[in-house]
Amino acid sequence: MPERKPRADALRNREAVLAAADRLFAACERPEDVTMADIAAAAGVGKGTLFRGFGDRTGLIRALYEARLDPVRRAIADGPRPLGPGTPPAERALAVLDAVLCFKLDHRHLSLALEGTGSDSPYQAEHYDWWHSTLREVLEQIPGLPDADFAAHALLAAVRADLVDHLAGRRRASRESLRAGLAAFVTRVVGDPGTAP
Amino acid sequence: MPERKPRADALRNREAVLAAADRLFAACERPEDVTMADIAAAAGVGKGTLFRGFGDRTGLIRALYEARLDPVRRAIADGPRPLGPGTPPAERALAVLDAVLCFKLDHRHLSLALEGTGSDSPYQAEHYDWWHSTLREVLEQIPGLPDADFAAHALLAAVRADLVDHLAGRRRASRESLRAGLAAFVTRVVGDPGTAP
DNA sequence: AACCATACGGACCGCCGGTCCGCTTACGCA
DNA sequence: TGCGTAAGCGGACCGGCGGTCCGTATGGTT
Repeated sequence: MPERKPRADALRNREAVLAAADRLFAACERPEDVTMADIAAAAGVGKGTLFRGFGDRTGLIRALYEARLDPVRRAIADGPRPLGPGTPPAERALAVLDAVLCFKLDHRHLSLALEGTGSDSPYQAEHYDWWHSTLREVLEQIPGLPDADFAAHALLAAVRADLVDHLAGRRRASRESLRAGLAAFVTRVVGDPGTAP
Repeated sequence: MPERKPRADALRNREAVLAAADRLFAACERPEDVTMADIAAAAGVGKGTLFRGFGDRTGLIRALYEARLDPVRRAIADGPRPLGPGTPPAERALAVLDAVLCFKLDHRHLSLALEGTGSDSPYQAEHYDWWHSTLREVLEQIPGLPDADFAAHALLAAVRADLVDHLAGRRRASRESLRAGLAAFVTRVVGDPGTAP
């Protein structure tokens, strides 16, 4: 059982790095012009520390992203209505996608950094599988919806970071108009939650 | 009217570069390990020629992509049924998205290269605007479909290159199963083209 | 043939992700 | 509290890439 506990300074540095990266990504215009050296400098550590702690650039971004996203995931896995289980499927699908949209609006640059990593990235991060299968299971409970697997992929694609960024940033769509547009679209697919199932 | 015609060797080289790039992207595993130097070498020209002719990496990929995609665009802009105008909207929306899906299946690596360019890329290439407004206009003719603007974005997102690549490549979905899944999903949104409007 | 604008090509540059290794420091133990 | 040691640190360094530059070659024109 080689479960050695890390040294205190290592832990402190890890937090400092995550905090610095968060700050820099939030402040920058395009995620690729915050470099690893920038993050190291802002955190007051050496570059070696970054790479030892996170492996590579992708690892760092992914760690940061998942840390920030964790509350949402928990709320979906076992939280109260409308996100948690025990919610009627159409309503829950809508709530989940709305939550993802809001998260990406609130963490635009970070999400952009993650999904813009490598070339075919978002789909090979293991967390995507979680989102996909979670949503698929919800959709499967909706009678008459064919091919829940593909539908889950397609609906998740509608809230991808770069699309959200394009609409909210470049095209200046308001948060509420985006949420309304998404809600209308999702409703079209899953049926109206207001109507009795 | 400064419309000077280019030299003959310049034209030959331009074609050689496009052909070489096409070949290399089709053969490679991940688009980012085709370098500009590789393309220049394969085309038998110097790197300077590449950058003079296309500006930068994105410009080259974009030129290649648009050249290959042009037939599809023409067929949509003024072709016969079911792609061209004069097709009932629900049927046409389905046909357009199916055509895009097939194109991306047939040019996986090239599409991946284009959409993986920069970080928030596909939405700032001017050709995206064409696709979006074309599809939006079709959707607007479907009665009862709210927010055609957002719906057009969302439907286009369902056929993004990296998603298609993920499903067809990593997850080994067959061409026909993908087309069926997309058709079912689109039908859910636009209504069944088989039913009278 | 002679002239020149156009285009060629590859040496060169700056930057960035990632590595390496000599030095520092926190921690367990007595 | 002092000591030995391994875990951790950090920044000089590296390889490779996109992009530039400029001396040279070449197709077009008269």
